[in-house]
Amino acid sequence: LDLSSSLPSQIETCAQTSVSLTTGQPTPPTTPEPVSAVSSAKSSPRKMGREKGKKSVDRFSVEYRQRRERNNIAVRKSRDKAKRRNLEMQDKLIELSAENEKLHKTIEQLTRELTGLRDFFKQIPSAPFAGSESR
Amino acid sequence: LDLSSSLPSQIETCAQTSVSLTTGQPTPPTTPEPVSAVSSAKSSPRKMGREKGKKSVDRFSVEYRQRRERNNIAVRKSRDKAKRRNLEMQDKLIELSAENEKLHKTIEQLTRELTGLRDFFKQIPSAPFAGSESR
DNA sequence: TTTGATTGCGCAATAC
DNA sequence: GGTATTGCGCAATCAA
Repeated sequence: LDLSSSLPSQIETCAQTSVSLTTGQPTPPTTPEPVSAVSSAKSSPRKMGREKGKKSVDRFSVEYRQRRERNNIAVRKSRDKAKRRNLEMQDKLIELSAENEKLHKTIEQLTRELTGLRDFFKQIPSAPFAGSESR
Repeated sequence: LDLSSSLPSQIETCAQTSVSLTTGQPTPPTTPEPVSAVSSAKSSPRKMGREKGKKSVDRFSVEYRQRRERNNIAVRKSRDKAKRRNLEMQDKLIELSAENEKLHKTIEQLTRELTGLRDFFKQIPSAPFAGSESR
Protein backbone atom coordinates (compact mmCIF):
# COMPACT_ATOMS: atom_id res chain seq x y z
CA LEU A 1 0.00 0.00 0.00
CA ASP A 2 1.73 3.02 -1.16
CA LEU A 3 0.39 6.09 -2.73
CA SER A 4 2.97 8.69 -3.30
CA SER A 5 1.03 11.69 -4.26
CA SER A 6 3.61 14.17 -5.26
CA LEU A 7 2.16 17.25 -6.64
CA PRO A 8 4.45 19.54 -8.55
CA SER A 9 4.10 22.46 -6.25
CA GLN A 10 7.07 24.64 -6.61
CA ILE A 11 5.45 27.71 -5.34
CA GLU A 12 5.24 28.77 -1.79
CA THR A 13 8.77 29.48 -0.97
CA CYS A 14 8.28 32.34 1.34
CA ALA A 15 11.82 33.39 1.68
CA GLN A 16 12.80 35.65 4.49
CA THR A 17 11.89 34.23 7.80
CA SER A 18 14.81 35.05 9.91
CA VAL A 19 13.28 33.39 12.83
CA SER A 20 15.81 34.38 15.32
CA LEU A 21 13.75 36.63 17.44
CA THR A 22 14.95 39.85 18.74
CA THR A 23 16.75 38.09 21.47
CA GLY A 24 19.22 36.72 19.03
CA GLN A 25 18.39 33.07 19.57
CA PRO A 26 19.04 31.42 16.25
CA THR A 27 16.83 28.48 16.88
CA PRO A 28 15.67 28.10 20.41
CA PRO A 29 14.12 24.66 20.69
CA THR A 30 12.22 25.70 23.69
CA THR A 31 11.61 29.34 24.09
CA PRO A 32 8.35 30.63 22.76
CA GLU A 33 9.17 33.90 24.33
CA PRO A 34 10.53 36.06 21.61
CA VAL A 35 10.28 39.45 23.09
CA SER A 36 9.09 40.62 26.38
CA ALA A 37 10.01 44.17 25.80
CA VAL A 38 7.52 46.48 24.28
CA SER A 39 8.93 47.59 21.02
CA SER A 40 6.21 49.68 19.56
CA ALA A 41 3.24 51.73 20.52
CA LYS A 42 -0.03 49.96 20.78
CA SER A 43 -2.27 51.96 22.99
CA SER A 44 -3.70 53.70 19.97
CA PRO A 45 -6.42 51.38 18.73
CA ARG A 46 -7.19 53.54 15.75
CA LYS A 47 -5.04 55.56 13.54
CA MET A 48 -1.93 53.77 12.70
CA GLY A 49 -1.97 54.70 9.11
CA ARG A 50 0.94 56.91 9.93
CA GLU A 51 4.23 55.23 9.77
CA LYS A 52 4.47 52.68 7.07
CA GLY A 53 0.74 52.86 6.36
CA LYS A 54 -0.18 49.41 5.14
CA LYS A 55 -2.44 47.09 6.98
CA SER A 56 0.52 45.61 8.62
CA VAL A 57 -0.37 44.03 11.88
CA ASP A 58 2.60 45.40 13.66
CA ARG A 59 4.02 42.19 14.93
CA PHE A 60 5.60 43.90 17.87
CA SER A 61 2.63 45.44 19.51
CA VAL A 62 1.59 44.09 22.85
CA GLU A 63 -1.89 43.36 21.63
CA TYR A 64 -0.54 41.33 18.80
CA ARG A 65 1.70 39.31 21.06
CA GLN A 66 -1.14 38.73 23.46
CA ARG A 67 -3.40 37.55 20.72
CA ARG A 68 -0.70 35.28 19.42
CA GLU A 69 -0.01 33.86 22.82
CA ARG A 70 -3.66 33.17 23.45
CA ASN A 71 -4.01 31.52 20.08
CA ASN A 72 -0.96 29.42 20.67
CA ILE A 73 -2.53 28.17 23.84
CA ALA A 74 -5.77 27.45 22.07
CA VAL A 75 -3.93 25.62 19.35
CA ARG A 76 -2.07 23.52 21.81
CA LYS A 77 -5.28 22.69 23.59
CA SER A 78 -7.09 21.83 20.41
CA ARG A 79 -4.33 19.56 19.25
CA ASP A 80 -4.09 17.76 22.54
CA LYS A 81 -7.80 17.22 22.35
CA ALA A 82 -7.63 15.84 18.84
CA LYS A 83 -4.76 13.63 19.80
CA ARG A 84 -6.61 12.30 22.78
CA ARG A 85 -9.66 11.68 20.68
CA ASN A 86 -7.74 9.70 18.13
CA LEU A 87 -6.10 7.67 20.82
CA GLU A 88 -9.42 6.85 22.38
CA MET A 89 -10.77 5.95 19.00
CA GLN A 90 -7.89 3.59 18.54
CA ASP A 91 -8.55 1.92 21.86
CA LYS A 92 -12.21 1.65 21.08
CA LEU A 93 -11.40 0.06 17.80
CA ILE A 94 -9.29 -2.61 19.42
CA GLU A 95 -11.91 -3.17 22.05
CA LEU A 96 -14.70 -3.48 19.53
CA SER A 97 -12.68 -5.80 17.36
CA ALA A 98 -12.11 -8.10 20.29
CA GLU A 99 -15.74 -8.11 21.27
CA ASN A 100 -16.68 -8.70 17.69
CA GLU A 101 -14.57 -11.76 17.50
CA LYS A 102 -16.00 -13.05 20.72
CA LEU A 103 -19.50 -12.50 19.41
CA HIS A 104 -18.75 -14.38 16.23
CA LYS A 105 -17.51 -17.31 18.22
CA THR A 106 -20.56 -17.25 20.42
CA ILE A 107 -22.81 -17.27 17.39
CA GLU A 108 -20.91 -20.16 15.97
CA GLN A 109 -21.34 -22.07 19.17
CA LEU A 110 -25.03 -21.33 19.46
CA THR A 111 -25.58 -22.30 15.87
CA ARG A 112 -23.79 -25.52 16.49
CA GLU A 113 -25.96 -26.32 19.48
CA LEU A 114 -29.10 -25.44 17.62
CA THR A 115 -28.16 -27.56 14.66
CA GLY A 116 -27.32 -30.46 16.89
CA LEU A 117 -30.60 -30.20 18.67
CA ARG A 118 -32.54 -30.06 15.47
CA ASP A 119 -30.74 -32.99 14.01
CA PHE A 120 -31.47 -34.88 17.12
CA PHE A 121 -35.05 -34.01 16.64
CA LYS A 122 -35.28 -35.21 13.14
CA GLN A 123 -33.56 -38.37 14.13
CA ILE A 124 -36.39 -39.31 16.44
CA PRO A 125 -38.87 -41.48 14.54
CA SER A 126 -41.52 -41.33 17.19
CA ALA A 127 -41.92 -37.68 16.67
CA PRO A 128 -44.05 -36.50 13.83
CA PHE A 129 -42.77 -32.98 14.18
CA ALA A 130 -42.85 -30.97 11.08
CA GLY A 131 -43.20 -27.52 12.34
CA SER A 132 -40.59 -24.81 12.15
CA GLU A 133 -40.49 -22.77 15.31
CA SER A 134 -39.61 -19.55 13.66
CA ARG A 135 -38.20 -17.83 10.61
CA LEU B 1 -18.58 21.41 9.29
CA ASP B 2 -18.11 23.46 6.25
CA LEU B 3 -14.89 23.81 4.47
CA SER B 4 -15.82 24.56 0.95
CA SER B 5 -17.26 27.95 1.45
CA SER B 6 -14.35 30.01 0.44
CA LEU B 7 -10.79 29.34 -0.27
CA PRO B 8 -9.46 32.64 -1.47
CA SER B 9 -5.84 31.92 -1.06
CA GLN B 10 -4.39 29.07 -2.99
CA ILE B 11 -1.03 30.01 -1.87
CA GLU B 12 -0.28 30.36 1.71
CA THR B 13 1.16 33.28 3.42
CA CYS B 14 4.51 33.45 4.85
CA ALA B 15 5.18 35.42 7.89
CA GLN B 16 6.94 33.14 10.21
CA THR B 17 8.48 34.16 13.39
CA SER B 18 9.24 37.71 14.11
CA VAL B 19 11.59 39.79 12.11
CA SER B 20 12.99 39.31 8.71
CA LEU B 21 11.24 40.23 5.55
CA THR B 22 14.20 40.46 3.35
CA THR B 23 11.74 40.88 0.60
CA GLY B 24 9.88 43.50 2.43
CA GLN B 25 6.53 41.76 2.25
CA PRO B 26 5.16 41.65 5.77
CA THR B 27 2.36 39.23 5.21
CA PRO B 28 1.47 39.04 1.61
CA PRO B 29 -1.40 36.65 1.01
CA THR B 30 0.23 35.73 -2.20
CA THR B 31 3.92 35.41 -2.49
CA PRO B 32 4.97 32.46 -4.51
CA GLU B 33 8.34 33.73 -5.48
CA PRO B 34 9.87 35.83 -2.77
CA VAL B 35 13.41 35.62 -3.86
CA SER B 36 14.64 33.86 -6.87
CA ALA B 37 18.02 35.40 -6.75
CA VAL B 38 20.74 33.55 -5.01
CA SER B 39 21.67 35.61 -2.07
CA SER B 40 24.52 33.66 -0.66
CA ALA B 41 27.17 31.24 -1.69
CA LYS B 42 26.32 27.61 -1.60
CA SER B 43 28.83 25.76 -3.66
CA SER B 44 31.23 25.61 -0.77
CA PRO B 45 30.24 22.67 1.39
CA ARG B 46 32.67 23.55 4.11
CA LYS B 47 34.16 26.73 5.26
CA MET B 48 31.53 29.28 5.80
CA GLY B 49 32.61 30.27 9.20
CA ARG B 50 33.64 33.58 7.77
CA GLU B 51 30.96 36.08 7.37
CA LYS B 52 28.75 36.27 10.36
CA GLY B 53 30.26 33.14 11.79
CA LYS B 54 27.72 31.51 14.06
CA LYS B 55 26.33 28.12 13.45
CA SER B 56 23.63 29.71 11.43
CA VAL B 57 22.50 27.45 8.69
CA ASP B 58 22.53 30.17 6.14
CA ARG B 59 18.85 30.21 5.42
CA PHE B 60 19.31 31.60 2.00
CA SER B 61 21.53 29.02 0.46
CA VAL B 62 20.12 26.93 -2.30
CA GLU B 63 20.84 23.74 -0.44
CA TYR B 64 18.95 24.96 2.55
CA ARG B 65 15.94 25.92 0.48
CA GLN B 66 16.02 22.57 -1.24
CA ARG B 67 16.14 20.73 2.02
CA ARG B 68 13.31 22.82 3.34
CA GLU B 69 11.24 22.21 0.28
CA ARG B 70 11.77 18.48 0.47
CA ASN B 71 10.86 18.43 4.10
CA ASN B 72 7.77 20.49 3.53
CA ILE B 73 6.63 17.98 1.00
CA ALA B 74 7.41 15.12 3.34
CA VAL B 75 5.52 16.82 6.10
CA ARG B 76 2.53 17.37 3.93
CA LYS B 77 2.60 13.77 2.87
CA SER B 78 2.95 12.50 6.39
CA ARG B 79 0.08 14.59 7.61
CA ASP B 80 -2.20 13.59 4.81
CA LYS B 81 -1.40 10.03 5.62
CA ALA B 82 -2.19 10.46 9.28
CA LYS B 83 -5.37 12.24 8.44
CA ARG B 84 -6.42 9.52 6.10
CA ARG B 85 -5.64 6.93 8.71
CA ASN B 86 -7.75 8.62 11.32
CA LEU B 87 -10.58 8.97 8.91
CA GLU B 88 -10.44 5.32 8.04
CA MET B 89 -10.31 4.47 11.68
CA GLN B 90 -13.43 6.48 12.20
CA ASP B 91 -15.22 4.68 9.42
CA LYS B 92 -14.07 1.36 10.74
CA LEU B 93 -15.37 2.25 14.14
CA ILE B 94 -18.81 3.01 12.81
CA GLU B 95 -18.75 -0.13 10.73
CA LEU B 96 -17.69 -2.30 13.63
CA SER B 97 -20.27 -0.78 15.92
CA ALA B 98 -22.99 -1.58 13.45
CA GLU B 99 -21.82 -5.13 13.00
CA ASN B 100 -21.55 -5.50 16.71
CA GLU B 101 -25.11 -4.52 17.19
CA LYS B 102 -26.22 -6.89 14.51
CA LEU B 103 -24.27 -9.69 16.13
CA HIS B 104 -25.85 -9.03 19.48
CA LYS B 105 -29.27 -9.24 17.92
CA THR B 106 -28.38 -12.46 16.19
CA ILE B 107 -27.20 -13.98 19.42
CA GLU B 108 -30.36 -12.92 21.11
CA GLN B 109 -32.38 -14.56 18.41
CA LEU B 110 -30.40 -17.78 18.44
CA THR B 111 -30.62 -17.95 22.18
CA ARG B 112 -34.33 -17.50 21.96
CA GLU B 113 -34.65 -20.32 19.47
CA LEU B 114 -32.46 -22.58 21.49
CA THR B 115 -34.37 -21.90 24.65
CA GLY B 116 -37.65 -22.51 22.92
CA LEU B 117 -36.45 -25.75 21.51
CA ARG B 118 -35.18 -26.94 24.84
CA ASP B 119 -38.36 -25.98 26.59
CA PHE B 120 -40.25 -27.85 23.99
CA PHE B 121 -38.11 -30.83 24.68
CA LYS B 122 -38.64 -30.82 28.37
CA GLN B 123 -42.30 -30.42 27.78
CA ILE B 124 -42.47 -33.73 26.01
CA PRO B 125 -43.43 -36.42 28.50
CA SER B 126 -42.76 -39.35 26.20
CA ALA B 127 -39.14 -38.50 26.07
CA PRO B 128 -36.86 -39.54 28.89
CA PHE B 129 -34.19 -37.20 27.74
CA ALA B 130 -31.91 -36.00 30.39
CA GLY B 131 -28.82 -35.21 28.52
CA SER B 132 -27.34 -31.79 28.21
CA GLU B 133 -25.66 -31.33 24.88
CA SER B 134 -23.02 -29.01 26.07
CA ARG B 135 -21.89 -26.23 28.36
C1' DT C 1 26.58 11.26 6.11
C1' DT C 2 22.33 11.83 3.70
C1' DT C 3 17.38 11.65 3.11
C1' DG C 4 12.47 10.69 3.92
C1' DA C 5 9.16 10.32 8.01
C1' DT C 6 7.42 12.17 12.38
C1' DT C 7 6.40 15.42 15.67
C1' DG C 8 6.04 19.78 18.56
C1' DC C 9 5.43 24.45 17.74
C1' DG C 10 4.20 29.08 16.19
C1' DC C 11 1.68 31.88 12.50
C1' DA C 12 -2.32 33.22 10.03
C1' DA C 13 -6.77 32.34 8.01
C1' DT C 14 -11.04 30.96 9.07
C1' DA C 15 -14.74 28.54 11.26
C1' DC C 16 -17.77 29.10 15.17
C1' DG D 1 -13.73 40.67 20.11
C1' DG D 2 -12.80 35.65 21.53
C1' DT D 3 -11.85 30.73 21.26
C1' DA D 4 -11.48 26.51 18.26
C1' DT D 5 -9.78 24.40 13.96
C1' DT D 6 -6.94 23.80 10.27
C1' DG D 7 -3.19 24.16 6.73
C1' DC D 8 1.45 25.30 6.55
C1' DG D 9 6.43 26.00 7.17
C1' DC D 10 10.45 25.40 10.45
C1' DA D 11 13.50 22.67 13.08
C1' DA D 12 14.59 18.69 15.88
C1' DT D 13 14.68 13.89 15.93
C1' DC D 14 13.99 9.24 14.34
C1' DA D 15 14.97 5.70 11.21
C1' DA D 16 17.01 3.67 7.18
